[in-house]
Amino acid sequence: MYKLIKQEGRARRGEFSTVHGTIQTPAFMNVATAGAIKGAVSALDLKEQLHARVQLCNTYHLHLRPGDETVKKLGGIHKFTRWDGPILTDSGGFQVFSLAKLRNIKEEGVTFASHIDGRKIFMGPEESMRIQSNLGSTIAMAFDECIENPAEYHYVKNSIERTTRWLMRCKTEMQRLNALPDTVNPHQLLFGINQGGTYEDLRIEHMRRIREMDLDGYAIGGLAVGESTETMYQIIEAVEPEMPKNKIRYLMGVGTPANILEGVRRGVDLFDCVMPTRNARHAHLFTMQGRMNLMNAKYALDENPIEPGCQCPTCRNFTRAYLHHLFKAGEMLAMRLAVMHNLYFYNTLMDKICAALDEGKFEDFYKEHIEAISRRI
RNA sequence: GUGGAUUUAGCUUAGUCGGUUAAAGCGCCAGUUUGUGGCACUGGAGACCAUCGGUUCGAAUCCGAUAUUCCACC
Repeated sequence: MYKLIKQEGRARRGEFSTVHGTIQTPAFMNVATAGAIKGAVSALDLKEQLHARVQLCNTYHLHLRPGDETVKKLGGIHKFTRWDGPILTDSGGFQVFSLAKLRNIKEEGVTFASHIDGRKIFMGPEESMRIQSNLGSTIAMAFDECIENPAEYHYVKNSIERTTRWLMRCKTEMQRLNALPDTVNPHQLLFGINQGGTYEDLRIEHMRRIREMDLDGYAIGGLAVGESTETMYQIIEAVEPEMPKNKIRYLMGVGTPANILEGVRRGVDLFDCVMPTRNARHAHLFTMQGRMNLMNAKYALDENPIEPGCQCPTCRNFTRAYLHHLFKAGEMLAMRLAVMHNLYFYNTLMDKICAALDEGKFEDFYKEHIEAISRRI
């Protein structure tokens, strides 16, 4: 249940309460696709050191390995990964998009080839809900089609109509599953996903359709898939007024620190992105002063921490020079230390945004940091 | 000492019958990464082709000498 605490312009400070705890929003969700943060970071690191509020796992990946039935037998995704806070599971809809070459979309669902062994997988709204129910996540995402960009108008129109029908099936199936006696999490929540490509009228039309279904939250999907950031911001601005004020809003897969500031400013409450983890694995670090590539030769003798003043476990203990060396040498520790810094950075960025909203100074915070935060240093 | 082989980018190598600006991997220097198909992708710099001489319109390529490293034999 979402509670709006304070508003500044369109930016919202809120609380989202779940059976696994209350999420202070705006919040960033830490991506643990297969039940683990890539880069050798555990749920305990997330909880004890990285200021994480929410973990995100993926339905498709966990369905293939170890299997959602297995996770259920082991007591659900919370017990399995040892993360006791809120967990959102992505529906597998995005994999339809990212595995586009191998897919076959029909009204019932999608057939596509496993990325592990190539075997044919079928997933539709009911399958996705059953898997997510077996995982026992806090929040399940609706099974949608993430449309490619660019896409023809008539294709997008047909697709969002199908996504709407799929959403109704998701809701029906989730209600049935939550009522079963052996359900892992009988209070599992369901978020709907807005689609419509880059067509504002289709975005608005679709949002109006799905808000009628009275879901637990609403996501904007299908953005940051190749369109310009300006286009992305325009779509958010067009859709946001159509989103219920008393429900949490989630911008899927976004984004850079600047994208997050811009998103909050446009009324978004929840974000997730692989960028802090993926970029960290390639020595790309984020700071309030800008982003840096630790592989660059200029850091070889630099005894500063990644970000002076940063209280993350990496910055409190190690120098840029040491991390530079670890990356050059291909040491696993380089990834772990870099991922920890980037996640700490993203999570504490959200802490700072929440604090600024609490004080009614978000706009000042935005103006102070929006330029520097995306600069290349 | 004799015979054979070797020498091309920092490293390991490719280079056809002599024919445009000598190619690749690694390394180096940068850039990219947005609901993750985990060590990725893109670009850049870098070579007097061991040296000297010869043949030829033209030589990394053919010939000679010298040097180099390795192998075998005495």
